[in-house]
Amino acid sequence: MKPPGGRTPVMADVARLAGVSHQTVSRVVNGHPNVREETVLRVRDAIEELGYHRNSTARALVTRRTNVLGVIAFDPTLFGPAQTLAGIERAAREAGYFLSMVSLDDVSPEGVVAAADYLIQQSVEGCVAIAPQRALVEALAALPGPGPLVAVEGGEGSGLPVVCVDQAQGAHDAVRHLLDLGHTTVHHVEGDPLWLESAARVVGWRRALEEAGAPVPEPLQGDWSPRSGYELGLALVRRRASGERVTAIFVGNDQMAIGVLRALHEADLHVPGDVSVVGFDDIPEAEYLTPSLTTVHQDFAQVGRESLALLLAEIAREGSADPAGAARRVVPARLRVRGSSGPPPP
Amino acid sequence: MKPPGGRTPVMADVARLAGVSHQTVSRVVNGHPNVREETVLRVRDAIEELGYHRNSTARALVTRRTNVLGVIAFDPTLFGPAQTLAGIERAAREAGYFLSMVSLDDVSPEGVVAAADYLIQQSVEGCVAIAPQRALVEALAALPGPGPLVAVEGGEGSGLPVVCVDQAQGAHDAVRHLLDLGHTTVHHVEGDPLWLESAARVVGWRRALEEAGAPVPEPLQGDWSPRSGYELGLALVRRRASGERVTAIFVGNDQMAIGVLRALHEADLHVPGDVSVVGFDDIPEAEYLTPSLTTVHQDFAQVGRESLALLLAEIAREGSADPAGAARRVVPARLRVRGSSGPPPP
DNA sequence: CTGAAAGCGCTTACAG
DNA sequence: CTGAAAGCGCTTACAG
Repeated sequence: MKPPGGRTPVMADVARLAGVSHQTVSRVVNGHPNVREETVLRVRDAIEELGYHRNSTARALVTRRTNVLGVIAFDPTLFGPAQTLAGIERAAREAGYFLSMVSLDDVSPEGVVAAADYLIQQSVEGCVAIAPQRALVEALAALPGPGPLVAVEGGEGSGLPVVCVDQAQGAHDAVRHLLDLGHTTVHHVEGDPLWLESAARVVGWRRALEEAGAPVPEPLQGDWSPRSGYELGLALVRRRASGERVTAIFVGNDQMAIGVLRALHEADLHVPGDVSVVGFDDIPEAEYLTPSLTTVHQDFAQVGRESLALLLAEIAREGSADPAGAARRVVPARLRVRGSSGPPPP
Repeated sequence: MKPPGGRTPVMADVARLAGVSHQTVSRVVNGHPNVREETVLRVRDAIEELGYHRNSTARALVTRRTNVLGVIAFDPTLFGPAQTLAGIERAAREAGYFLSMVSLDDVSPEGVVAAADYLIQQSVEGCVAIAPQRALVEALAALPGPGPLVAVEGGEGSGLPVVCVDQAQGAHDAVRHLLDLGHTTVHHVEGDPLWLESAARVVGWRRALEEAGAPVPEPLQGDWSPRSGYELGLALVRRRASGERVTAIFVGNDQMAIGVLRALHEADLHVPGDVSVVGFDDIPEAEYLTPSLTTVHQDFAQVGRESLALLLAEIAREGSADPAGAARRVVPARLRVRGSSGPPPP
C-alpha cells in the first residue's frame, strides 16, 4: 500500500493510513509521551507498511539542527589521517550524528576557505579538522567558521580546541630508550618540517638529548615518504663513512624508517648490530619488517573519540554563557620495543 | 551590518538590504538570467556584507535534491579502502556533491541495513559501497536501497553496477612474470577468502598456471595481515624443508608479503636467490623494502573517479525510460617489477 | 491524549 | 526584469 503515484511516503500518508493527524505521527516518530498505546501501535504499523522514513531535510529546516558534523582532512590517503578519520566516523555515528567529509588538496588559505564554505553550505553543526600543518591551523582559526571547530594535531597557540597525541613524549621515550641502551647520541630523520607533528617530535628528541647531556646533531628533514627516508639514510651512511659516529637513528615515521633500513642494508650495516633504528606510528607491518621495527604507537581511535567528545562539548557550550578557553586533550604515545634497537657496537 | 538579533542571515535579510524581493536574491544566487546587471551587483554586495550563505536544507526541501551522496566503507583503516574512499571524496567534490560517509563494523545483513538506513535518513541521492565481500554485496543488492547504488569491487552476478580493478589480470600478470623467469610453478598465499578481491586473484593465479601447464599447488588462506603472511610463510618454509620445491610465491597483498619475506629471512632463504616473492597493491613502502618488492599496482584514484561517474550516470538514468543493465567498469592493474623476483635457483 | 495553525528558508510557477 | 503566492515536509506552541 504505497502512497498514490509511487511517491516516497510522507508523514501525511502515514497519518491517513493510521487514521490520525500528522502531528500524532510526529509524536510517535519522536518518541514523545502522551500518545495512547493503541495509537502508537497503529502508527507504527502504518510506518512499517509504507516503508516510511522521516525526511531529515524537513526536520532540519524547522529544528535548525542538521545533525551533520563535518570533517576536513588534509590528505586522507596517508596512514595517520586515514586512521583518525575512521575513528572520527565511528565516534560520530555512535553519537547519533551524520558525517560529511571534505579533503583538502593543499593548505592554501583559499583551499581552506573553500572547504569551510563547503561545510557551511551543508549547515554542519560543527566540525573537526585533521590539521597537521601550521598554515592550515592558522587559516582555520581565522575563519568565520562553520560552527564550533576542533583541530586534531593542531599544535598550540591557535586558540582552537585541540586533540593530539603527545608527540614530544613519544619522541622523548624513543630517544631515552636508545640512550639507555648505551648510545652516546641519537640522530634524527624528521618528517615534513611543515607538519606540527614533525616539529613536536623534534622537540621531544632534542629535549631527551639535552636532558642526558648528549650532543644534538642537526636533524635531517624529510617529507614522510619512504623515498626521503632512503635518501637521508644514504646521507647518514656517508657521514658515518667520513668518521662521524652514527649508531642510533630516530626516524619521524615508520615509512621513512623503512627507507632508512634500506639505505643501511645497502651499505652493509647491520640493524641493530651497527646502527639502531626507531620509527614512529606503529604501522601494521612494523612488527614484521626485518628486523622488526621498534616504534612509537599512536592510538588513532582514541584521538577520534576524544575529538568528537570535545566537539560535542563545544557545541553544547555554544550559546550558553560558559567561558571559551581553548581545551586541549592529549593522548599518550606508547613506545613499542622490537628488534631494530639494541646496544651500540663497542 | 548583521541581521538584527545576530541570527544567521537569510535570503530575506539580503533582499531587505539590497532593496529587492527575496525571489530576486534567489535568482542571483542561482545564476538565473533576466536580472538587471545593476540589481545583480547590489544583491552581491548585500550577500558579501552580510556573509550570507544559502541554506541548503531549505533548498533541498523544495528541490527534493539534497546534493548529498553516500559512501559505505567496510573497513576504512585498511589501505585499499582508504585510498578508494579518498578517490571517491575528491570525485564527488569535483562533481559538486557533498559526501556522507558511514563505515560498517561487520558485514552482517543487520549492519548493512543499519548503514543503509543511516544514509536513507539523510536522503542521499545515491551511494557507492566499498563492498569487498560477497555477503556484503548480497545484503546491499537485497536492499530497498538509498537510491542508485554502485558497488566498488562488488564482484559479478549481484545485478549491481560495479567498478573494480582487474584483479584476475593483475594476478595473472604477476604469475606469468614468475613463470617467464623460469619458475616451474608459483605458490599462492591468498588474502581473506571471504573477500571478492582475494577470490579474483586466486582465479588469475590459477589460470596463469593452467595456461602454462604448470602444477597448481593448494593456495594458503590468510587474512591480509602481515601476521598471517608471516605464519603462512613459515608453513611454506616447512614444506620446502620437507622436499617440496617452492621457488616463487605470489602473495595476495603487500602487507602479507612483508610477513612472508620475514619468514623466509628467518629460515635463511634469500629473496630472490632462493625464493621469489610478488605482492599486490603497491603500497608506498613496497619500493623501499629490502629487497624492493615486485608487486601489482592498483589505481585507486581511478576507481574512485569511475565509481562516481557510474553513480552519476545511474542517478541520471533514474526515472528515465532507459534500460537498467548492470554496468561494469574495470580498471587495469599494472605489474611493477622490482628486486624481489628473479630466476629460480638451479 | 489529539488536532488545527503557523512557520522554518528556500524555489517554482504565475503575474505583471 | 521583478514581485506576490504557494508549498516542500516537518516541529512547535497552542487549543481543546
